[in-house]
Amino acid sequence: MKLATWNVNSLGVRLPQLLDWLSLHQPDVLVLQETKLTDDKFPQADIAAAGWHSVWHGQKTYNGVALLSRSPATALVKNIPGFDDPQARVIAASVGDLRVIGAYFPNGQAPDSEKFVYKMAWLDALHEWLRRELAEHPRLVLMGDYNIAPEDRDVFDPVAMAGQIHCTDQERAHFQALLDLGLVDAFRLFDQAPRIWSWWDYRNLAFRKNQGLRIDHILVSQGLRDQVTACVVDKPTRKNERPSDHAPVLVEIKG
DNA sequence: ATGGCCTTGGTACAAGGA
Repeated sequence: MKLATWNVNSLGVRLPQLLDWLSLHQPDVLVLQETKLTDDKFPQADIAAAGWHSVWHGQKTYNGVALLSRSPATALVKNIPGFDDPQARVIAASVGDLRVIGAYFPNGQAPDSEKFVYKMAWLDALHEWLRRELAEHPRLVLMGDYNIAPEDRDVFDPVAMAGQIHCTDQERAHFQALLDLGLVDAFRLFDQAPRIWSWWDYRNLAFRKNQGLRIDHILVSQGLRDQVTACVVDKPTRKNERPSDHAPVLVEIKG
């Protein structure tokens, strides 16, 4: 099973790149973030013609998530149950014997902002929900754009970024709290070269200089840990014409 | 360097992203 996550930064703009990517990588499951489409605009027909089922949860202009799968998704959940949220950030479903959660974590803007307060409340709600989901679904994958760089080695300039958004102790404590539930960062199950990122700013020639952050993650439950055979960032896709600022992240799970 | 880019909405430029 090949699963992947990709923040496409507008599916309206990136649909041709998505269809190319599906054809090239043939994932069993792909979750998307920042589709930026209302539900009536979701390109279900194009994706179905390419050979994937899809479920989606969108809104106008901002946010928006989707889950594409080779076999149909069931037991669909949109957003965090019990957390009243006008922002479309979460989609969860069962695909085969896997529980898959795709999430677009809040950015948070700056540690002293109202948006950071929202990010913290959202992370609290996610944590409590995940505790329940894991009890119900031992084979679970949580993947998406976390907007958190878990460690200094996930940041191109950790000195300059110290205490800044994505790198605060509070955000990192929330990431650790997810690990403490029994989730494992699939990327760190393997030897990885240094300076691998999943996002590069459009500005500053950041991609050319490889100045980025690793903020897109795939966490797997303990029940899946021993079946994970690979986890990589698809950097070449960030070089394509008219790219998203994020690269996809992929995981391979045995069986 | 308090920035540089890209996207949306809407048709000028502000807001959001990270």
